[in-house]
Amino acid sequence: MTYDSNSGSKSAKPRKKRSHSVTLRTVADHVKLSPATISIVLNRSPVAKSIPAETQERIFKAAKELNYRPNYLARSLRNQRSMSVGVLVPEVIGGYAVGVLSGLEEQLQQSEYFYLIASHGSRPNLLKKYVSLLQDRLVEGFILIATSIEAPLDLPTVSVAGHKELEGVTNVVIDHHTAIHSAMSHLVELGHRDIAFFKGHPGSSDTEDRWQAVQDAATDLGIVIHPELSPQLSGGAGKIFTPQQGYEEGYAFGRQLLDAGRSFTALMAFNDVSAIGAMRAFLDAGFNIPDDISVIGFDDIESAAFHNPGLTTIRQPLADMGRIAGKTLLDHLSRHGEPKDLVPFIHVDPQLIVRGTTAARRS
Amino acid sequence: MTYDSNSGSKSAKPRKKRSHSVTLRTVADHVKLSPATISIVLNRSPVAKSIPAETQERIFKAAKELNYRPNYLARSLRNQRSMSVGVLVPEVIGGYAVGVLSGLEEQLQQSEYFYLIASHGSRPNLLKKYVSLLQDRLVEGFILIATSIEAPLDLPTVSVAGHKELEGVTNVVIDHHTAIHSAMSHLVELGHRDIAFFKGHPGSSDTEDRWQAVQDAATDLGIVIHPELSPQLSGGAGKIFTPQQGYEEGYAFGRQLLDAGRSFTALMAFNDVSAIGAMRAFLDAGFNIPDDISVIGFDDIESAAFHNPGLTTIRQPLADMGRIAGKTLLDHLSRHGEPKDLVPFIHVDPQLIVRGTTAARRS
DNA sequence: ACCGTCCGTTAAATCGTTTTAGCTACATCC
DNA sequence: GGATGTAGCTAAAACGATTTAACGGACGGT
Repeated sequence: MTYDSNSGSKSAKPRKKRSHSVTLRTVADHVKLSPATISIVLNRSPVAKSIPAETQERIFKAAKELNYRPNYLARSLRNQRSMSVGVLVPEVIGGYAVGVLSGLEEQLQQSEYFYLIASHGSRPNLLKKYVSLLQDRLVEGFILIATSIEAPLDLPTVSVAGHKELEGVTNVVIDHHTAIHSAMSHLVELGHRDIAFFKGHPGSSDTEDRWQAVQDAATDLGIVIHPELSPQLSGGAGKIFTPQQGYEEGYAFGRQLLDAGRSFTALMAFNDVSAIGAMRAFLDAGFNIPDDISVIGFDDIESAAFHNPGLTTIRQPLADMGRIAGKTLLDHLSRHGEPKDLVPFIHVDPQLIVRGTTAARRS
Repeated sequence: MTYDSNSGSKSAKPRKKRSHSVTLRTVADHVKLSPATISIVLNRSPVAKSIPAETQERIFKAAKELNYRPNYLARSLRNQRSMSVGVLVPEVIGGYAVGVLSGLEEQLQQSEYFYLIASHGSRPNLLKKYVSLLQDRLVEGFILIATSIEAPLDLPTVSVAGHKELEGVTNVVIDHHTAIHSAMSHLVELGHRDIAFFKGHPGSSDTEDRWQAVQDAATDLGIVIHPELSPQLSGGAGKIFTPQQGYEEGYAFGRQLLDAGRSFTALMAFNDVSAIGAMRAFLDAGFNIPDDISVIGFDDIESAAFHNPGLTTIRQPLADMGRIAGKTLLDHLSRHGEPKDLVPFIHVDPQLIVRGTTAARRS
């Protein structure tokens, strides 16, 4: 029995089902060249310029015919490039993170990169663990969504709605001042003077900036902020926090506002979810929205428009932010992860979406 | 214990920042053994039984001290195991897929596995491309979410809400008959006889089963289904379909029902999103919910409870389904991906959640 | 004294690429 | 004619782990 390599042997070959036993060597044998040459040609390495076009043709053809697909692991091992990025989110559930994810996803699809997600439930030790695990997987960079870290990771990092300015980390953030100012102007124009606020959770990356913006806008517009009308949401404080709980927290704090003993005609919530929860509390207490109380949310989550009445809110272009984050990271990686030349901030514009939950103050 | 081995050189070493230059060899040198031995011990290979406990101690200690972390790529290349699974979803956005994802995520966190997501926007060629790309990355199995394939992939596969029974694919599905029957009984008990339905999109994996269940329940309960009150949602037919569009489609079809010329007192929608859209249409047309028209959704998406009034719906335990899918796949993989001994179906129980959008038919 | 068996350990092959250094012919130049 | 160059290709060394076959020594049995 002769093994005349790739002879058109008559015997029915058992056509191996091995997903990918066709390696560089296979192709090499097929065209009677060495794996090195194949690799050089297929990768269009500069060295390939000294290889005649005709030979290159042969190689490309053979590769195609044999359906050669480079082994990802081998290649990555050799190149020390995993073609993956790590994404850290508080949780995969609902709202914010998912909006950003979808933009990110769209952006990465254009590239050769895949992403690995890990959700840390806002627990620092879990976060640390996942950073480490992802680094073990040799991710080339990180995208952080609503996740704050204390020290820069030693990989290129782009953070969406992260709150600290860290050496070598790009933050994609909305301009809270613009956002809040436009919303509060809207309320003031409608005649509201007694406005309640929900402050964000202590751990949330946007909380501080947003609250500062509220204070600035208030001074600017001549509005007085009453502490008893400005409760701070707890956000589960490091525990896993589902949107469901977010609604419920909004409800509880809405109820609390009614009991606060100081009247108000408008609420600016920290996010849509808490706004919707609070609205529910107001409705249950017999108030009419927007006639008795106007409500403004923040985020413009998918269902906001379909509430009854439609929620006036500040839209964060979440998907855009995801896209920008992805693009920024990929650009950086393709520029060969040069030093920490990442710009510290990228601002995106919020937009006030006026729907049915805001109306003129009743006399 | 002497430190002579790794040169107690006087010069201050520049302490390399190399993320992981500490390899098996490093550890081996440190304890003056060979990499082979280290590997055997660290992996608790059976061969290790002939290595004295004391030596093993030394090795473990050294590994810990040096903070040795096995190189994922090298290990995977050698073992031909990537410790990753591929997840295919129509899109990362909103509702269904994300609910399942969060359960899946939770399950995989327990394991050493990570997952790679690809969203195919219901386009068959994109789907094919991603299957192929993920296979190149040597994923060990697939999770499909609301994604139907024609032929079994040649990797263990668990499908959530996939519609076909395929050799070697486990389908995690809810029991549509139970679900629909309980919902329709609810309506019938409230006195409704003229019920409108939204049929799912042609491409959707649940559409057929669900519609069959509706027909069965109708016969069982003595209800007549009127074709003019049973439009089929389009679902974007292969284009990317956002929840936003889902609401709008619900609105349009709700409007259409009102114009159909046949009166009805209840609507059973295909999902919450279309239910909410339709409700909006009914409200806009001056109808009261639930007094004039009762509405039942399907899924129990996060915001369902917080609509006004709260949406009566059938809860799909999405997160559970994700968990189950993950567990099933991991179990299978750990059983060493034996032949196609995957069970074809796993049923999970739906639950009717009665809220404010259903009420007794008015006289 | 010889054979077989454990014990403790390791050399070396392997996984599939990429890359560097270099080899063979042949042409060119002084 | 010898030095130099170039075109076309390849051998071999990485990358870092796992695994198999085997080795030297001790020990027990006949």
